[in-house]
Amino acid sequence: MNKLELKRREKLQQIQQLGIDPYGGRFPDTEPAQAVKNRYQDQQEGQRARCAGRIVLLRDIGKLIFITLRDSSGTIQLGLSNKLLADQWELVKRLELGDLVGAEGMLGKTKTGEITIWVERLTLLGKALLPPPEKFHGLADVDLRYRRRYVDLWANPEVMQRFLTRSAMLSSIRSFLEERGFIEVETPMMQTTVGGAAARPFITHHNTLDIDLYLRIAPELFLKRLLVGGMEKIFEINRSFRNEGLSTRHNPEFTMMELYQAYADYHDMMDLTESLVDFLIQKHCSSRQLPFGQMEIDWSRPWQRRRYADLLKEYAGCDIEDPNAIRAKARQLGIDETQMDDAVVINEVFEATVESHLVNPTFVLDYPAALCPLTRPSKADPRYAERFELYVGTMELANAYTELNDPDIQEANFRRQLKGQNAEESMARMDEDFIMALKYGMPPAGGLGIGIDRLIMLLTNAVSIRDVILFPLLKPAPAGRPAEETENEESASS
RNA sequence: GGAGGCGUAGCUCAGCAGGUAGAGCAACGGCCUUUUAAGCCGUAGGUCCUGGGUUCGAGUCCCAGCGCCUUCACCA
Repeated sequence: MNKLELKRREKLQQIQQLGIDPYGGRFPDTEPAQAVKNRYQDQQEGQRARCAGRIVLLRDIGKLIFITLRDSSGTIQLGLSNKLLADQWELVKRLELGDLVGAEGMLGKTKTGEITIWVERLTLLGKALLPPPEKFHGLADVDLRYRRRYVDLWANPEVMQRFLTRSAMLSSIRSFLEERGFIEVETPMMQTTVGGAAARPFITHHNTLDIDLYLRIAPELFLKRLLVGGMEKIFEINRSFRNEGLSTRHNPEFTMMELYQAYADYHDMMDLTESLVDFLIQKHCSSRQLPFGQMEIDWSRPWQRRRYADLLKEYAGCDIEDPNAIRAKARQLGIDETQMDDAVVINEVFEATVESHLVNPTFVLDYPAALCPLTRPSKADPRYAERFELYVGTMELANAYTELNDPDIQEANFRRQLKGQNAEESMARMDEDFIMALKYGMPPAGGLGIGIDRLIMLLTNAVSIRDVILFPLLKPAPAGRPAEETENEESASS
């Protein structure tokens, strides 16, 4: 336990000796700090206020103490004078940065015009035993910010703001979809077979049944079963899990919004995606021109719709129907294409040459059918699948299909493995029950998945996915670093 | 896994021509009833990530390891 904590524990004891519970209790009828400031009007008598929050600044002038109190809405100044609080002065003098307090009193302004609650009654609601980070710079150590997000959130208001925006956007997504007749459903996160995406799953074990289960990599195959069941417009805001590397754009658990609409196709999904995102921008962003790291993204509608083959031609310089040219390009890019199917090579070349150019929102459409085992092939040219991916800021943001509803083709696709993709990397994994569901008849449908974390990144200018996930996955804290936590664990278990 | 950067007080950061460690905030003692990152006087605080090496002497140079960030690989 460090020295600063010991000092604070001394104060804790002193406060307890005054007969005060340092951890407070119910403190009803408070008002957000920001609301108090907004409603305050000069020259009106008798205005009172009651707030609760954390002490983030404290200026002790002797018989007068000014406190900046922060709650989730903002900050407000408390004025504590030893005249008004004579009977509580022993407590007041022991307040320190980080403590949680409730306060009630008359509203007024100081000489300098700061709206201030002149406190008549102060309640300690939670003693802070650990010192807060530096008051001006906040918490800057990236590792500590993620590990102790609970500190990051109140020490760095812009962090709080970003997560509030995330919540507001999630809420807007729901209302947008519900207004259009979509209903929200929940499907299993623990699955006996995985499917719907190409990724390695996490494996866990159910003791009573004595079977291994997989954490879902996508909800797709269950949501389509609901189409068979007669639900026509559904969505799931889902946490999915992929046992892959971590990066600024990948967290092993991430949030996706998947939706399905019966009797629609991927063109409907494009329109829906564009409307939904534009709705969010109008509601939550200042402009349709938004910075993202070094980039400037123009979200103005309509968004570009480009064929996969055309982009490949433009940026890789080769014709999608000329396998030799594409293989030559692949070799030039340093890709070992000898053991790969044509479609896999095409995909490798596309990713290496095209993606980094897609800054403004761009629908990439009509993927090689071989890459899309869950997608309906185009009627006009079955070599291509009715699929699009939406790229923004060089990231894949959304993925959508006209869903394949022919059980025989689906079964054949599940059995076909492409060379150059091992079973783990493939979307084609047999799911007998899903085939059975299709045999009962699934309506033609459009399906869409949007990476919510990445969407929030783009709309709040966060270049790392860890900045939009409250508790991103981290290695366990190295032993010895947070000494106080090790001790807490010991005392908690005893 | 490869490459680059970083690791110094509770926090934010200085320190490099190699000579045994500094500031601000926080803390502690004092003064102060209108402060705004309050101010003033004073005090205390360090395994300079860890382990080796070079050197009379290492926070500083070298090697190895650990952790974090970025990037590449991987990953729709």
